[in-house]
Amino acid sequence: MSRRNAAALRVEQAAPIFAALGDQTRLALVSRLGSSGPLSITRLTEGSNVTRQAVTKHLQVLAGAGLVRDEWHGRERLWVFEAARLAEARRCLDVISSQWDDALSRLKDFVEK
Amino acid sequence: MSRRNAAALRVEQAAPIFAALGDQTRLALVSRLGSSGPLSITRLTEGSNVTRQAVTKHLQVLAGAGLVRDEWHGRERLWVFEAARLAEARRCLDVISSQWDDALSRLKDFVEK
DNA sequence: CAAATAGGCAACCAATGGGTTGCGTTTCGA
DNA sequence: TCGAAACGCAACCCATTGGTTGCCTATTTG
Repeated sequence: MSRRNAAALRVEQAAPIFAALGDQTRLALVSRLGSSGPLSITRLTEGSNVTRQAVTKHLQVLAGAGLVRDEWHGRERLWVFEAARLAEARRCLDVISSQWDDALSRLKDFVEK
Repeated sequence: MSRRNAAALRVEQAAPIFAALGDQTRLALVSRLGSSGPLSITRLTEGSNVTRQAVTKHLQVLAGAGLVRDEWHGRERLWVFEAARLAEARRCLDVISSQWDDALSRLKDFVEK
């Protein structure tokens, strides 16, 4: 397999992460969990203008993408932000950006010659 | 408005960008445009296992998110990667990450005292 | 122990999304 | 000039998604 295709494959792996982040409510949840630390569902529902059930569903989507993790404490279920997973998404964007920079410098070389 | 909510609002602005990136086919298109430079629809359709029309739709979604731009040259329509827009998404992830780092150090301080 | 709190499960609904096929329009080039 | 190439528009289809409501379970706590 060519180098390009290998890189492309790795990049495409990140699609589910972006899909999970690609909803305003979910992105807000992630941001909130990231800045406030672990929170329960009811706490997260306050300040969100949707039902608790909707929040639950969103959290499950985020968990499916590996962006959050849950921890039970008695009757409370705390949701914890997973920084490592977000870092993967960052790396993906970095790869695309640097590919672009390379393409630009190749073009520059080409024009100069 | 509190500082937290202001940051949260800015973060949520990025949701449409992530939504656009949150599809394997589209992410591949972005990556390809980023590494190979501007390409036409038919060129992009080759190597993608969907119809030209499907590719067109995906490109329109990407354009709607500001991640690509189109340029007509005769009967050909070239699609160009928009690095600036991707940079916004990167900044968004950086914000969340640094918020998390802050939260961790606050927790550390708290435990030490 | 009983009430209140935190949450799960399931059914249901309307809207969106990803994909296709069919056909029309513009532009290029032999 | 006329056929082929590149693309647009529109209709259609089915699966997914975001959201709700209703009801049930488990754990606190007064």
